[in-house]
Amino acid sequence: MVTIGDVARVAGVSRSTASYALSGKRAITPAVRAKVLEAVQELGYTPNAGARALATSHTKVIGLLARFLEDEFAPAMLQYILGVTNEARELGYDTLLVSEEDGVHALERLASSRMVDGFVLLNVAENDDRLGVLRQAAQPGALVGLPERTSGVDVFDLDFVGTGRLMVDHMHELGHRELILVSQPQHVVERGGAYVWRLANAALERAAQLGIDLHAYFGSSTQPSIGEDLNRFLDAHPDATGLLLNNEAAAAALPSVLAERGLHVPADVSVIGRYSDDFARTFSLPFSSIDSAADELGRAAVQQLVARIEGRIPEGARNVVHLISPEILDRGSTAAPRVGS
Amino acid sequence: MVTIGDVARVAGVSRSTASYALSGKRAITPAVRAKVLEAVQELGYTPNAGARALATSHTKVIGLLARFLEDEFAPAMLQYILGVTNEARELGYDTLLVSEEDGVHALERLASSRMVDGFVLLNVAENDDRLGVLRQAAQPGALVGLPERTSGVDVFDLDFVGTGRLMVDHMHELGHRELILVSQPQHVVERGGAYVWRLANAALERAAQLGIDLHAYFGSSTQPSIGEDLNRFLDAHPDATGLLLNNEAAAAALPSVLAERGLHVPADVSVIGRYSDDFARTFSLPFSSIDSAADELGRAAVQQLVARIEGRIPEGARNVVHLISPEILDRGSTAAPRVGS
DNA sequence: CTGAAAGCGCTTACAG
DNA sequence: CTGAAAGCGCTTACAG
Repeated sequence: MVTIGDVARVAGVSRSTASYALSGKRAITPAVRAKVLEAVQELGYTPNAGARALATSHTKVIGLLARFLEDEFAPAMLQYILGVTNEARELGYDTLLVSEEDGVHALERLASSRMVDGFVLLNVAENDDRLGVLRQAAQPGALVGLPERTSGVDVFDLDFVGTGRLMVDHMHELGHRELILVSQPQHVVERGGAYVWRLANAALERAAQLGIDLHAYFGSSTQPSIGEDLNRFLDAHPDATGLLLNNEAAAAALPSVLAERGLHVPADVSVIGRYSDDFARTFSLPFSSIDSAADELGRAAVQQLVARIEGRIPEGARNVVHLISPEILDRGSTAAPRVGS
Repeated sequence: MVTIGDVARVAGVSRSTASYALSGKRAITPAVRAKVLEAVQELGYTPNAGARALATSHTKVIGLLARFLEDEFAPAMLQYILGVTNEARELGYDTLLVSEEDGVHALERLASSRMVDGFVLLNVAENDDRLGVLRQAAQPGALVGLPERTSGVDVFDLDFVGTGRLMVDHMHELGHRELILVSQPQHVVERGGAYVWRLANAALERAAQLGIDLHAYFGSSTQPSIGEDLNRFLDAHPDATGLLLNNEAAAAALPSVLAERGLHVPADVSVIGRYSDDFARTFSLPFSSIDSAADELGRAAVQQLVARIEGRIPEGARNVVHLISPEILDRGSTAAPRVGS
């Protein structure tokens, strides 16, 4: 392979001069710099990443730790991943993607071998066992997902409390007084999917304040069971006029379920969901919804992380907890409830 | 950070002895080896990845080059990605995920900086501009997706020709004589999605052999346009009794379209798709389908790549082109056409 | 079976 | 403004 020694020889300068000419870290005579650049062109020189990392203690690589919960909707993770990889690249970093089950072990491995300059953790749980290791690590970390304790890390998430409230407020303003909430499977919650109960609790609390009857359920994440779940919930609450969905599979199954029951949206029932706009368009999820903001969250986490890596954030500065405000994307699936229903 | 020098000092041996004790590349007295391992434990030593890469010319990292086409169904990519990252980890490798637009540039960057030991390319096009660079690179490469020229690379893909034939054969055996094929958007084909026309051409050819009337269309990849497309196709061919879908959005939109037209599956119309089983269950895609085999393909590509990286494949050995045979997963959406229809 | 030393390819104080 | 040299933390022939 071609090294900086080759470049130096061809350019007729020392290796240090070649290095400085390329990094611009000290003044170089224009003519000398031109010769160096010419040699680089001629030889097709690219610095060896391992050697540079060894010399500088910076790898220009970010470790991205994904986390997949059984029964959770995995494909949604891709949008966070792409937000991270694209933003990282724009800032000059590559991304090492780790998907292994044992995230703690992976984190230890990458941190102690100095393979990365920092970490982005996806799908962070309320009491995420990866956080202990992360706080001990020499590299900084940014989270997508809000844990119980946020000290020592920067946190980015959708405001799920605000999301639960917004869903209920929206239905309340239209005049609805009895609602059904379908969350992700209970199993997801048990494994640490805090956003599920955070949204549900906020919705229940707001409903209680407003005098709304809110029936909160967990639903399955796959067909045909989610279809059966939906029918069961609707049977149990024949007077409910609105549905809140925090479950992609429920949003996909609902149109058929409603059609079979002869119900129309929004004339007979109003629906509001929480899922990605991309999925809505690809998978015919025809309901007004609050977007997950996956790309935005992934990018924000990387920006903050890189700022820390590059020392652009003062040592003493407090850690960031940034929650994105929910916004309803109107697809016309909510209206005032039928009079007398 | 703790280095092998620290380990050597604590264990009371030389650095080379410490290194050999850990690598097992030469015989070490059991007692000495025990002292070294103890020191490693005590100090919490992990080799520095950059230093090791510099010394050995092996990074133990695989470069994964994703490729996203406009209008193509991006989330499906995650299943390939996870197949790759999981298999890689099981074989002792980490994965650098690159999603940038300019795949040629990314490939050049990773190859020339020696950041990775080999490459996996996803969604390879008929004449993929990344292949030229890959063939010049010092590192081996494995593809998911079949290009026109396969020399110098190992190739893994679903047999899309076989898939097109199988769809037609299956319908033919049931007695269908007029079919509609809905492919991904034309735009995907133009950007190099060869699998789309490969399946379509094979289906057309087989249909011609069997005397079947096959109407092949491109469909949009999002709602509401794909719903309009489907209605248009069905209007144009009122006597068609079977639908072949190579388009996820079409599979998601079809149930509503058929319901509105008062058509039942499979009594009035038979349907067979090509998409991932995971999506089928999450997104209520209720049709018999041929699975994409994403996980299997990603894993196979990594296995072959690692075998090459580690020199377990003889220099002169021919490159592999491995096509997975399509299999129909029966969801009961096909039957004999209604008599007299 | 073990140690001292060279070398991987960079960057960056240190001298001039 | 430039060069010679040290050092980053490993691995591995070379000697013994």
